[in-house]
Amino acid sequence: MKKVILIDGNNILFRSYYATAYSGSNLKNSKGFPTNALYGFINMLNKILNEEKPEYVMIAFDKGKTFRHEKYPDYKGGRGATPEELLLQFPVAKQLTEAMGMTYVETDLYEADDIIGTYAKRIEEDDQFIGTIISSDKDLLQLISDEIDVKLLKQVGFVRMNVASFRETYGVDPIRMIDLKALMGDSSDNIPGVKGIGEKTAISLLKTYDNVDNLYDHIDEIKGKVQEKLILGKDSCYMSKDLATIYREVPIDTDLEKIAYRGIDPLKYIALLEDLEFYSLIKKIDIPKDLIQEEEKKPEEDSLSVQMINDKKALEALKLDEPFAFYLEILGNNYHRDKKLGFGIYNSKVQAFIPFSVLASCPHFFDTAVDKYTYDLKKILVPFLYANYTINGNVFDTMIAAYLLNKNIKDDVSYLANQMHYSIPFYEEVFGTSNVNSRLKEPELEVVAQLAVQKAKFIYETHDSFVEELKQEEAYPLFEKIEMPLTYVLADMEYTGILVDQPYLKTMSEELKQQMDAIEKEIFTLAGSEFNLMSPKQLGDVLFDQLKIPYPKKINQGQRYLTNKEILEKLAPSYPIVQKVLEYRTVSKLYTTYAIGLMNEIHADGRIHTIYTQTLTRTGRLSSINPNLQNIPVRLEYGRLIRKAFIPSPGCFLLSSDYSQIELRMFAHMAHATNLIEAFREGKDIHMKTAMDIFHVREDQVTKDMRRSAKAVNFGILYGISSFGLSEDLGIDIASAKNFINDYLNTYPGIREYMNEVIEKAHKLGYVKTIMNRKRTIEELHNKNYMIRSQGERMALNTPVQGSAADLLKKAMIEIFDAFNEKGLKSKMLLQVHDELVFDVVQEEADVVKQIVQDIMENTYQLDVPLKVDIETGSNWYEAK
DNA sequence: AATCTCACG
DNA sequence: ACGTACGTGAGATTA
Repeated sequence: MKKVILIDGNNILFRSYYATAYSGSNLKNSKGFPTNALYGFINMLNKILNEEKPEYVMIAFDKGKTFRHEKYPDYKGGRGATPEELLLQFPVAKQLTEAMGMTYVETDLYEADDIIGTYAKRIEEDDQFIGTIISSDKDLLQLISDEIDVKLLKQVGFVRMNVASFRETYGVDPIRMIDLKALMGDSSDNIPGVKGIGEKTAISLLKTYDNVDNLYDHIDEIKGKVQEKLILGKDSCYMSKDLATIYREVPIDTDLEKIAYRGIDPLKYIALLEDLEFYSLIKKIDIPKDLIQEEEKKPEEDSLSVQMINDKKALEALKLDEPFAFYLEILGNNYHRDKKLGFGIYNSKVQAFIPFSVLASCPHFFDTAVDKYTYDLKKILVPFLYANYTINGNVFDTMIAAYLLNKNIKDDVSYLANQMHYSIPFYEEVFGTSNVNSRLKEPELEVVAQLAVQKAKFIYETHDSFVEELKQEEAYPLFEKIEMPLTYVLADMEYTGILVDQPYLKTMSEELKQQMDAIEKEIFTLAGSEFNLMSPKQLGDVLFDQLKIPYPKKINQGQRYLTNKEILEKLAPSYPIVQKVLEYRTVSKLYTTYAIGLMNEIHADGRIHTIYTQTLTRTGRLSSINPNLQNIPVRLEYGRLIRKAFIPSPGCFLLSSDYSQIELRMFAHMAHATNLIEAFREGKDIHMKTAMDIFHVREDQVTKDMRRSAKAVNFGILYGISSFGLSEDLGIDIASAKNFINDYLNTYPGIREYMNEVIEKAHKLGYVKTIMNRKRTIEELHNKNYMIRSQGERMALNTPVQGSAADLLKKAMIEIFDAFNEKGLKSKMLLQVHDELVFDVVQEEADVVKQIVQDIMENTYQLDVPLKVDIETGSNWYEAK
């Protein structure tokens, strides 16, 4: 039997378009041609080829108007016009299918569905073939037969439907899909069906009468309202049936040999991918050996003549007396420990490479007043602190500029450069990837030099345009006064690191391990079998299949059981084993991620040196990696004990200062919410005050529950509240949640108007801004999918709040850093956790540090509400919190 | 490499 | 009728 794959090309392309529109990435190539749908389209086709290994493939496309439109002008009127950006991608998609060795079919007057139906019929008539249809459109399920199955694409994965599984799901034969639609309609295709008949009724009717004709023949057997509706909707029913029926006699040549899969045409395929700038996909192609030579001569950047600086003499002879770009190449992504290779230097006069170690002979080489440009300055500053090299003059960081301009950036400069007409090899191409099996490879120094200088050249040549764009966007002050100075602060914090009590972590990890073993044993006894507790799949099987614990949520078709906290907590009171699983999860999280995880990150100096990512979040917050020190447990006492491992340097104590309710204060300020501002000015417990206001009670009448609800609403406001979200959070029904929100908005006038304004403006402009003019573009706002658009609106509401708070904290950090330096203090800022700063404070400096920190944090930026900072101290982070 | 789960603000 | 809170990172399993 030969296998034929029939693909709904329109469907795949549509899905890909909306899938990437969701991620907010507005993929275009450097010429501005949209490519987002094509990226997903290619991946999907490759996946299909891999999974199905077909001998024959046909991809069907729609072509303009169809006979259905002529017969029923309203058909598919429910769908909006296809976006221009997607339309443009169709012709390329067709070229791609050919280049990939597949055949596409389209014809006037008929839809992709009909073409597929016609081919399916052809396959059924010939017992040498079997077929699989691929689409996410359930309409096609009517084509299922003994010879044809359907791979129904889902948001995640797929479900394969054949005659048996269709019957199991719907209780009727696949061909009855048509009758089903005739009765229940399909809003997405504008098929009316019979008014008042839904899925349930339709299925039960068909179970008795099999099809619509037979149903109307026995119409007098049916009782009551349903009969009435059926009689009234008879015409609509038959029209719907007509609309829902896929036409299987399309006049096209269905010779299957003509759709034989031919394998890719590498040259054509690569040419198309290069045009689209899908370089990552090019790398994945298995190219026959004899073609590799051809492929190698892709347009690389001309090789530069690089001067190699090998010793002190050569370095001293190198004159950098006008602005230059420099880029430090490191073997790995952790500049604390990985090998620093050297600097590529570029300006109109110099193209040179300085090995990092050569700089030791002249540690102040960069200590000049000349302007310097680089990409990822912090990656230079931190190694300089370790090596005692110095640097001076204005430094421009292209990575930060690109970040503020909402460019698509990565660690690797090449990623940005290749989007801007440059062609510089990706980091991976030169150094490989590091994982458990393989380490990075260190190429010849000449290769590194060539690469680093090319990067420097890119940085040099694009500097002016980045400056100009920053100014145009009015983001230059944010760049110059906040982000660039902050880089130096962060570098210092990372270099300083925080001291960790390793023996404490060791003891803790041993205790945790013992507990894990004990709990695991108990669980195995309760379960009556042994399995991998960390596998959600196996756990789900054991709990819900073997032990037959009723699954508390409806299970998504084709998906497996979720075993997350929310679900397990529902079951824990009734099932001791579930309780134990939850305990195991808690303990093992502490063990692996924190106790063991943190121990592995302790450097030779006994300290942990995290890396703050300054250019990652969409809101302007920092993030922390290797390890993440912004998610150390605190909410539960048990996990909080981890914080005892973070200790001060000798002669010091830890000081933690955190803002109280900074985001809510920021919101009150931005929304000009007078009552809320007043509440903050009174300085009371804000959630308590909110509870008093929305429930109209005195302070002594506020119950725990009332305060909890008020707190949830306050948080909800920050996230772009929805009644559903609030109801989930509070465990109440949506109607009550809606009431809460209404009461809240009535209590604090101005907020409703503010939120509407923000959303309206965001829609108009496509972006939102923070108090310091940080801009976030939100593609989702223009999405026609309600869910995605709403998500965009919530981002639009949340980002100014979260982002402005982040701006403010950054400003405070810079001022504190400067104040410490100015006063010559030895105390150090160590950590930033979004609204909290942690310091290593020298005993003698206790008072002055406390005062500086509090004063700066509370006054760095004037809001209409006071800012409040809580300061605590201790001999570890547990105590200082 | 993607998914699930869970830690934080 | 949709199927949702905003922003992160890490570890283990699965594929």
